[in-house]
Amino acid sequence: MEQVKLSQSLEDYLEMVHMLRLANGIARVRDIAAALKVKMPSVAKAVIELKKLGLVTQEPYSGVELTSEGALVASQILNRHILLKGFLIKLGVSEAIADKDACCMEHILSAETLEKIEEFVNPVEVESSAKKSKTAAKSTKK
Amino acid sequence: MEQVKLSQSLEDYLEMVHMLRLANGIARVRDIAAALKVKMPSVAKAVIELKKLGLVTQEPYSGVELTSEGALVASQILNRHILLKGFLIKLGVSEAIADKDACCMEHILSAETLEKIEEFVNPVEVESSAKKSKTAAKSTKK
DNA sequence: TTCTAAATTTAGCTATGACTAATAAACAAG
DNA sequence: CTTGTTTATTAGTCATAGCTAAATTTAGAA
Repeated sequence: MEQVKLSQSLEDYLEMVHMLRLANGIARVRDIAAALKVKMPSVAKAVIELKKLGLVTQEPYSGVELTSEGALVASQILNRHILLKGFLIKLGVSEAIADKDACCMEHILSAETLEKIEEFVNPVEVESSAKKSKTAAKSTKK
Repeated sequence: MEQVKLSQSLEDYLEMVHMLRLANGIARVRDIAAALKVKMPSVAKAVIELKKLGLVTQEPYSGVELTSEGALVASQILNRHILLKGFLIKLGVSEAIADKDACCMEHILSAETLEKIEEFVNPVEVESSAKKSKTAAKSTKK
């Protein structure tokens, strides 16, 4: 468990591979480029880096796959994204802007801040009056 | 009002010039470097860029001064920093981490998100029952 | 006043991450 | 099966932003 430290840019590429695979079953260079609004050669270079780090695999001229470690890291990033987007929406930010800003924030916030945001979005149920517990089930993890 | 678009890095340098001038009356290259944890040549280069943009002035081998536009931009950045730090502290984040994370967030968040955070930190008083208005005075601006 | 130490600047190197242009492979159609 | 389009890669450029090493200037101490 050596915990690779990715640049913001590489985190974005890895996350997008994950999202496209969830959405389409395959992550093509062309689609990654379109989604991130960069050109294909930028994607190709990023994929080379992610391969060096052991996070993705790719046979030449075909889609990008995640290694098991890559899938783990990618889903951590995606979870942060989802958490932050929901948080911003809860503050009243519009969905499009929430998505965009979550995308920036997901790479930079410290664990402590993420934890506090998690607590804000999913408040722990107070034991004294735990009646209408709609979201209480998932807060028993940590 | 051409609204210069600064990189995150240049925003950090400009903000630090402002903070050091507030704290010490003078912003020396040495102190900017120490505060931002970079080396002095990095500061020298940034100052050259900020001079090109008309945000700072500096006579050779002495402290960095802000132009009036530089002072304006710097205080906008500093205000965002203060807002975000207060926001994170309100969420329960420790001061040191709040300061660090505010420093990243201040460069990337959209106007809309900053607005909603502002509303969260400084809620508008509801007219119907405006009794104990501790923070109501300052919310009449917008 | 002269000399030394600290501060600043310059020169030049490196890494990251974008781009364009050109090349190569895959695939679909005729 | 060959040809043309789409997709991917490679090669090479540029900008940003950091660094070290070396030169320069300022300023304080002997």
